[in-house]
Amino acid sequence: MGRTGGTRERIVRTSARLLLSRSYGSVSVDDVCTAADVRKGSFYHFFPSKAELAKAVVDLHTEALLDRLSAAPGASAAERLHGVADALGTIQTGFESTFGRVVGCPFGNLAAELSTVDDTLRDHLASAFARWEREFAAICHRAQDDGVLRDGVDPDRLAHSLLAHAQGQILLAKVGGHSAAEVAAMLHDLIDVHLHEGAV
Amino acid sequence: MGRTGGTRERIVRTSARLLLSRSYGSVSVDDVCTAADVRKGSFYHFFPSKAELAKAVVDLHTEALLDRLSAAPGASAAERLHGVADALGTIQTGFESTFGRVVGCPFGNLAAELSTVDDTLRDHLASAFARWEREFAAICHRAQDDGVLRDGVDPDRLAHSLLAHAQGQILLAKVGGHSAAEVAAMLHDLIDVHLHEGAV
DNA sequence: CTGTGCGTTGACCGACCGGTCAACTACGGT
DNA sequence: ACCGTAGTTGACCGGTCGGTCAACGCACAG
Repeated sequence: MGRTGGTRERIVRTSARLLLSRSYGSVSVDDVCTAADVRKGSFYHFFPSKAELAKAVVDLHTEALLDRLSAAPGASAAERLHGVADALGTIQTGFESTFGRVVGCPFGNLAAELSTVDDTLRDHLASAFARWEREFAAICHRAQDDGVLRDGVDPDRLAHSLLAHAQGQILLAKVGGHSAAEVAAMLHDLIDVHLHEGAV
Repeated sequence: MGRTGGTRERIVRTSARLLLSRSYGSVSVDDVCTAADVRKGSFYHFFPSKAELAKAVVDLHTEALLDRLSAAPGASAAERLHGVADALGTIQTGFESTFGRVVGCPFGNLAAELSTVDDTLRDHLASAFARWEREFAAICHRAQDDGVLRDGVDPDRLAHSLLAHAQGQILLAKVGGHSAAEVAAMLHDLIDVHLHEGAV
């Protein structure tokens, strides 16, 4: 079947890198083709449009993120909760060392730029976020079952908060030039205030 | 002095609207000129570049936001803290009714799209965010002085968290199609978990 | 050996992009 | 009455954008 030189994958991975280092609007199809050493006709053989490429990039990151989340260790639910913060921190640290600074969240960047512009892309991103959130929510529910959540804290809302907080912290780090480590620290703080004292 | 037909202001206000409803990359200078009924030469009489226009739009929103924050009522620091959430909620509700949905934060949208692309714009946005954060921090410190902050909660970090949370919640609402009211509710929740039980 | 179809190539396209410019208008100061 | 100047106008520009296309290479099935 789809076995040749792996051109499509090369395009997607190259695009992922370019989109992180700049933005959707400032990365042209020509840029992608040059960086991936692919001719434009080939590009349009695999992707009907630039927007579809963006969706493929979203899928790539989604897969990578979910893999990393499910691989996160932690015996107790509280540990797993902090493991989420660690996982996000690790990802951001990776981007930081690749690009020399925090460059934002691949999902958040595209969501901010394009969700008012392209409805199908917004849907795509919304379902990617929903998968994140479901993953988080499962852990939050386990935390509640373990009784480590403070009274009155709703696990579903906590999951949503965690996601929002991550997005916001990453965005602020990107614009303010803060480090990925600070982002992770703030996420750990957020988790801690939702847990009973002495939990973990 | 600068008294004519108020062309410059019309350009900025029109751009603010267009940028919110779409994105920087998808709004052309021609779009702005058409919507503002201004010829392109006039545009470039007032702005040396499209990027400078974006900065002017940022300044417009900054002024509006700071006005609204300082006008927020609330006798106690805890009330003022919730007043911040209300103010942000009100602004988002306004956008929601203007555009028919949550369209994101004017600062956050531009920050996500352009802070890896244009350094001067990133600086501009960073200092705008810094002003927000200072405003928030002042209120958080007052809250600490009043003893309503939970033990171990650092007011400066809380201010940063509040800002991040607002950005994240607004972004998620934009992509997920949630309402401004839900955003505000989540912000109130965040504030509450940082306050002693029974405060307010 | 030949047909079939995926992948590739490079030339090509019209639209639109951000930005420029010289000429013109209108008004306030003298 | 004159001038300087802020503002306005519309034509113009080179470059780049996303996207198209006909022709070609080439592996594999028959």
